[in-house]
Amino acid sequence: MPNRRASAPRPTQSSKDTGPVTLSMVAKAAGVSSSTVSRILNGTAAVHESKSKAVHEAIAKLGFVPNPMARGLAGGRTLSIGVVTQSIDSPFYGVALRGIEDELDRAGYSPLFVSGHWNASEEARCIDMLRSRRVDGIIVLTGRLSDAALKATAKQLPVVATGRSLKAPNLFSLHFDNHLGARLATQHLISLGHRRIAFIAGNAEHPDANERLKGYQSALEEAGIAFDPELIGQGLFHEESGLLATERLLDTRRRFTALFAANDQMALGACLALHRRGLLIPGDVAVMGFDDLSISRYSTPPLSTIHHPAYELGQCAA
Amino acid sequence: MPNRRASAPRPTQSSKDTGPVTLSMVAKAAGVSSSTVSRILNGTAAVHESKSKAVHEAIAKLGFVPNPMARGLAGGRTLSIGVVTQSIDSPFYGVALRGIEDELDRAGYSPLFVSGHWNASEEARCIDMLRSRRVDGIIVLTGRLSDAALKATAKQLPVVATGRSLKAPNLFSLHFDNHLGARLATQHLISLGHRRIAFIAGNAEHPDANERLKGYQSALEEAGIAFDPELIGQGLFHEESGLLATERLLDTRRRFTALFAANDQMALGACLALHRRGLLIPGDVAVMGFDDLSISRYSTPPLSTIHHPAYELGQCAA
DNA sequence: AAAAGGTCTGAAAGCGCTTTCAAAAAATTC
DNA sequence: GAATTTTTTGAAAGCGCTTTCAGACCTTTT
Repeated sequence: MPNRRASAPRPTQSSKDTGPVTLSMVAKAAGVSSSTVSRILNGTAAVHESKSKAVHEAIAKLGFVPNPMARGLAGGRTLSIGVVTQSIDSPFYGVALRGIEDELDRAGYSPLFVSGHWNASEEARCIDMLRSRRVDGIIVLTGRLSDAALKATAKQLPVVATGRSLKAPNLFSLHFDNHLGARLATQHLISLGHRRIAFIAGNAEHPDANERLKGYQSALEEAGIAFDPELIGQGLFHEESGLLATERLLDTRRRFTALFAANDQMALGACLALHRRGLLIPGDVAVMGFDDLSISRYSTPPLSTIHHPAYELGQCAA
Repeated sequence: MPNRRASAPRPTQSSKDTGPVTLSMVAKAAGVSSSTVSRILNGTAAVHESKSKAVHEAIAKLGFVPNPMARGLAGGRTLSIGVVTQSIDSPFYGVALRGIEDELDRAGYSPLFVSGHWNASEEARCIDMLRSRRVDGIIVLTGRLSDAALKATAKQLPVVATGRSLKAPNLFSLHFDNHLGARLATQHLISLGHRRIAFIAGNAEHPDANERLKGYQSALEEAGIAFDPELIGQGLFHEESGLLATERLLDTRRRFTALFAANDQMALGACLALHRRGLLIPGDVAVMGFDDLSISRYSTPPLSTIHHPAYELGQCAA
């Protein structure tokens, strides 16, 4: 069998077939060499005006679209950048992803999303995969990968990481001030007169979670309120965990008039738990979340929350 | 400048460098030709046991990972399949995306997500892009693209489309019975004794939206309840639109004791609208949604909803 | 007017892999 | 044991593009 794609001799058929228009066809049509077309495409070298025009016309007429694979193979860039997210369907990362996508699109790049599922080795696998696909750069959304591993990757490719603040050549990191956010949220509750404020923490291994807990503690301290470990519930950043943590908290019979969850998803779970116990929000217990997911604005009652500029973060990363 | 990648002569350095291990290096290490290695990799032809073993060892030792670009270029498959979604951060599609990702991963494929933003021409652009990246297949999640365009694409690539039911060679379509779902939801409300049931429809151009409306009407008809156009609110499938539609409905002073929204997001918006007017759910107005998003289970009170097997749909599509 | 320096341009050599083609080796057959 | 057929195998030709290299064509210098 002849080469699969070469089997149908293209040269004769012309219009309608959007697919396999190659650079050399353009070259022939414009009466120049393929090198020249390539040079025009990439602006690699000066080309005479007249040829340039002819080539552009040929490109338009034939509807030529460069093949990214060939481009990548030939040693150039692939115009694609890898994005390591944790879960493609997380409401929080979703927003960031959209930010990345929009911004990348504007620059003519296309994103390659892969999910690490909060698992360092899986993230490493993802990065290898992205590398093998010759992406031009990688964006890592938080995750569990060690800083060292990230730095190693940065030696070969530009890397942008969120949720960390580390400096290395070729590595940019974007960090949201979780500590401050949590402190503000707590201060807000305190200013409302609350003194007994429960906190639902996120996964202990998650840096963001710890920073938010610290922020909560700082605010209490500043206000001269003693920190009570009994008022801390352990969650895992998702709704179910928020619900369970709240129920456990309620079971301890430790009273609290306000509850601050380390993210909106857990806050939503907490609301449901309170509701089940017949507690009114914010009458009996005030609830605050963190991240400002759009759904939080539509919960009943709307959740107070700290805005996390995920979309902008995504844009910026891109 | 010499070729960017060739500039650092690899042969001498060995271990640590995970990157550029090529097929020919493996061939050399195993003492066979590159064709043989390729054959083993793809199982394209029978190879002698001994060589096969030597090659596998070499692959393991060198940590060789085939370069998908080269593979793609050389005319083979790329082991990647394109997924045209509408909005990367939609809670509903997010779940489907995860289903696709998981399933594809199991088969060794990787997904390439692109967003069409509910715009036919943008979807077309996405498909072109995916084609230029030589994906082995395309999954289109609903969207606005014409069936004809999809069929045309199917001529060149296997296509799986959801939310439509059309038959064509090389085109598989997965359809969820929206009509039935909506009928069931409405019947449920009727069985609860409701007679005046408001409905918040989705975008009129969206096929799913119409089917759900029809399902609602069927159920009413079966129950001998007259259809009242005044009880229909127009939404756009997102929270805000559900909220506005509900407010408009309430403003008409047309009484209703139950409300059925064409999707969960709008139902959530509706809940907030009712809440603002001091109406109790489900005391004053019972609310039903559609899709069974996980957040709906954590709203207060939890939304009654019709389960839409998005994850499974994604898996199946993959 | 000849030599030197620029500016363009095309031919050709890859990038890493698949696939054909035909030769080499091994297994059958008569 | 020679003639066939059947495996296995390697060499070589691409896939579509980038990039080097050197030749062609103009300008500038002495």
